[in-house]
Amino acid sequence: MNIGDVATQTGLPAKTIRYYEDIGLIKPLRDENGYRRFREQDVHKLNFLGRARALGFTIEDCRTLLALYEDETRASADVKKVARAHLAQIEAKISDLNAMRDTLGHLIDACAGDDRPDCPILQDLGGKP
Amino acid sequence: MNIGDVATQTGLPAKTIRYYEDIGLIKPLRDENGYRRFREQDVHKLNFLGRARALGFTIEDCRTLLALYEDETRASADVKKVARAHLAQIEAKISDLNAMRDTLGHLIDACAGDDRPDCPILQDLGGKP
DNA sequence: CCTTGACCTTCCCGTGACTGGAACCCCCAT
DNA sequence: ATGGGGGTTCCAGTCACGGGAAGGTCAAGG
Repeated sequence: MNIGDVATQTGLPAKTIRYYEDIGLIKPLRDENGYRRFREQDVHKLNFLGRARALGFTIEDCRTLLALYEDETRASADVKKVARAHLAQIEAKISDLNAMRDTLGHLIDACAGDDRPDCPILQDLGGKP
Repeated sequence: MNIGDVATQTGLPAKTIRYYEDIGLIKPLRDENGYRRFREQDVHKLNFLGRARALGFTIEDCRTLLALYEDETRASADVKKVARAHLAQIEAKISDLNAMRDTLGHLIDACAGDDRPDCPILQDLGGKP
């Protein structure tokens, strides 16, 4: 399989697939003409990576998870640890964003949104006291 | 005031302040020795920027908001529009993150986290069916 | 007077995870 | 032979800074 087919199958852009090879996540073979040739295992790995990335894992986490995935002697505790650390990051970010949403929501509600210049949003940003 | 004092007062790193000058958000004066000299208005702008950034506005949004802030003839509707667009982005991101948190949370709950290799997290990433 | 140390300056590189584009090669159909 | 649709590499840009080098400036202490 060439990169275009793999891109279609996995839903990943060809650029991304090349990037994943660059950083050593996958190692497709090469045809005589220099084209990448992907085996089933490569496609499988790429699907794995796509799902892990969709869950927000960093590339380095993906590298770790992939290594665990291929290690038959892994302990599930190691996987869980990575996942829990990532979950904590997600929750931290959610809580940051919730705070922003609340503040911004209140300011927006308080703003008339008409053609006059008075604006509680700008007043707040300007340090209103 | 020199940059260090301004950094202390505003809570922004000196690097960030220089960056904001680079991209034209502020225009401090210069002393004969080449040092930046910050007026009250510069400090005020920096505080404005710090608060806007803390609410997650992009630098370009900040530029727009600052321009509106300084425009006495603005319409609050323009401010509200920028804020609402940003709020929508925040809410979209929150909803993405919530989805990730839910999925990841379920997987983590299902994972024994012991020294055995069986792991629902990896099974899911591997395309478990 | 000299030195020390805390400032300040500019400049360049690196971050994460790609994306866009240029310049070029390869293969098949018309 | 030509056109189009693959593929390849490499370079630059994204966003909002942060780290660090190399060097100028200033006030205080020996």
